[in-house]
Amino acid sequence: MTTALHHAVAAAIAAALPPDAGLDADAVAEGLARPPDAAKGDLAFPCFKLSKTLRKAPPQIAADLAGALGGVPLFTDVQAAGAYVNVRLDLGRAAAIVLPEIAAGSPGAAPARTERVMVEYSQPNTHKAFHVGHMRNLCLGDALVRLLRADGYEVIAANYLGDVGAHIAKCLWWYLDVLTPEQRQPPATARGEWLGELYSAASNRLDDLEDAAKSKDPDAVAALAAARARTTEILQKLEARDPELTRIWFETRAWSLADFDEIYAWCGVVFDRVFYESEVDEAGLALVEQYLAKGVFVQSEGAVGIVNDEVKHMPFFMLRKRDGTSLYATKDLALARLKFEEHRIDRSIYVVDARQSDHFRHVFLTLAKMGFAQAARCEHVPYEMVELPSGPMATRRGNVILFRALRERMTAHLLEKYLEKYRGEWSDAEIERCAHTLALGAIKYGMLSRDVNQKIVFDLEAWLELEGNTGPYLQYSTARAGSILRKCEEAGIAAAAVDATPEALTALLGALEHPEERELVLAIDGLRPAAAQAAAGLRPSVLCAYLHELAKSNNRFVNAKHCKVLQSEGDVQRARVLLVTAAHAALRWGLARLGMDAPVRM
RNA sequence: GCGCCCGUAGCUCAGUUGGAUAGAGCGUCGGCCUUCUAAGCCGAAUGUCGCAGGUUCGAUUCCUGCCGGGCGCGCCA
Repeated sequence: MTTALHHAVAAAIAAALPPDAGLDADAVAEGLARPPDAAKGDLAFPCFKLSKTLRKAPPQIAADLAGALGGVPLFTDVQAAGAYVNVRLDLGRAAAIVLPEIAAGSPGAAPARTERVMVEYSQPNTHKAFHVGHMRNLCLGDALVRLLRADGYEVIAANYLGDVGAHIAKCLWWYLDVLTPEQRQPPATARGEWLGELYSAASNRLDDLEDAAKSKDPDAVAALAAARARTTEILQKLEARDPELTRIWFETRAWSLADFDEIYAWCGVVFDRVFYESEVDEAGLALVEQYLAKGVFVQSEGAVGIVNDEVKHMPFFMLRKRDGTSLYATKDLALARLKFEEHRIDRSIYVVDARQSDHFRHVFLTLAKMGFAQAARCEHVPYEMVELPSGPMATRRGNVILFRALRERMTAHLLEKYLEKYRGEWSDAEIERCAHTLALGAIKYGMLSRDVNQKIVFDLEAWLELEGNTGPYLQYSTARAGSILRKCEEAGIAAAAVDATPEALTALLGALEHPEERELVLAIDGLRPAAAQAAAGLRPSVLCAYLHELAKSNNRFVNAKHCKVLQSEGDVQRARVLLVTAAHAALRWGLARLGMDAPVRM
């Protein structure tokens, strides 16, 4: 991914290279880098790779090249330094290339693509609580959807709800057998969370009974057997679509779905298609039957599976239990087929934590052996877990922060520490909206800024500090730039016209001269490449790191006493307004790819 | 035991086609609010890049073997 600026620089360098160098402008552009120290120049071209074709030492090539670049208008200075050629850009010309596009709202054109991609993420279980651990997946999947769309793909955002299985049976066991009819009345709000408490209670009770039964306590052994018999009965009735249990299942499931809808709305996440496990379990078993008959799947100890020798440490992949019921894996096969057939997708992405890497390797190998060509374009995006300072999240130990508590504690803290001072000056609605935007930004950036293969320790207190490399820092930087633009508008100060001729724009932007202005122009130029790299690698953290750099450049410019916009005049002022417009747009565009917004003021 | 991931400043982490003196945030110390929001800006200090080999003109980056930590390993999801 190269930018218009890099291409212009590379074209000049390529033209100055000896004909036998064998590098065209695109190849040169790929090699361009930032010098380690801004004092050396704006861009650097390393000459190591030319030493073979030119049969000269890299420093000699660099010296020759620097000499040949004397008359290029885009460069105000060219220096050979060891194997590198460092160029200083004419800031007016560079800014005229970089700023207009992004100031107009888009950081260059996305690649033209025809592929249709599905990103499956979130996948919460109904009848269970939604907590901070689920937020990493949600933030990651949503950011990938946005990044891939920005990178030219047609993307279908898909959710896959776990609405069948043992956890439902445990929850309904508690609901039906343990709760009294009066207790069975759900609260007015957060009914899904309430169901989660029931599930949790049931799960804890079963664990306790299991522990007690190990010590051969006859009462415990009997109680455990009874509880297991009952949950099994519920599960079997559910699978047999028993009318009464199905009605209860449907009613309670709706409570969880209502909670999820509220969570997604608060997070600004929209799904194009929601799959349910309940719509693929039967189809999965039918597939197992079909491919068992074909000899692709085999029987083993009464169960059915497939032998994938490619996975040496665990070749057998079970697809049907001995009792004939389905597994997660069974449903994944039917779900994959549904995705292929219903949406004609070319590429299928699964955002699921890293513990399931082996599982998805098996799923994709199995799909390939079943004859699905799309299996080659199925990708698992693994990520590491979220923990709390007190250790891994465990419902049983009460070591968990539920979504609602997370939201309430963050907004309350933001109001108390930062926003209450605006009470009266701003409307209550704006203060509330601002708290929402900042809390969401803090969570999303926190979940996305770390590489997917790093564990995250979610320390609510630390995340609420909102200092340093955080979402609110980026939002603050954006709000500062926006504030300048607002004041310019109020004062009737206009930016340099982005549709002026390149010559006029170059001349006007030549008024930019300070290091802070130069640094900001160069930083803005990095937006599209950073977004493209994040999309290509399915790694939003790449864009996070870039945006943090951009925000720092923006803050240095805004903070510099000699770069004030309102105190300047004439061409300098018009050039600076365009620069701020572009920086503001770049920050907003980048944040939007992460699913983040910035408040107008904060 | 086998497989995957991690190991870089006191702490948390960037550093992906191998390239200049290894960077950032937090914390510590010291500056900057009569000039566009101090949730900010500037400066200082801090490294056997887990260890040992190998490939290379050049390795934090690639390969091999160790050490330390996390996770996974047929009837859960």
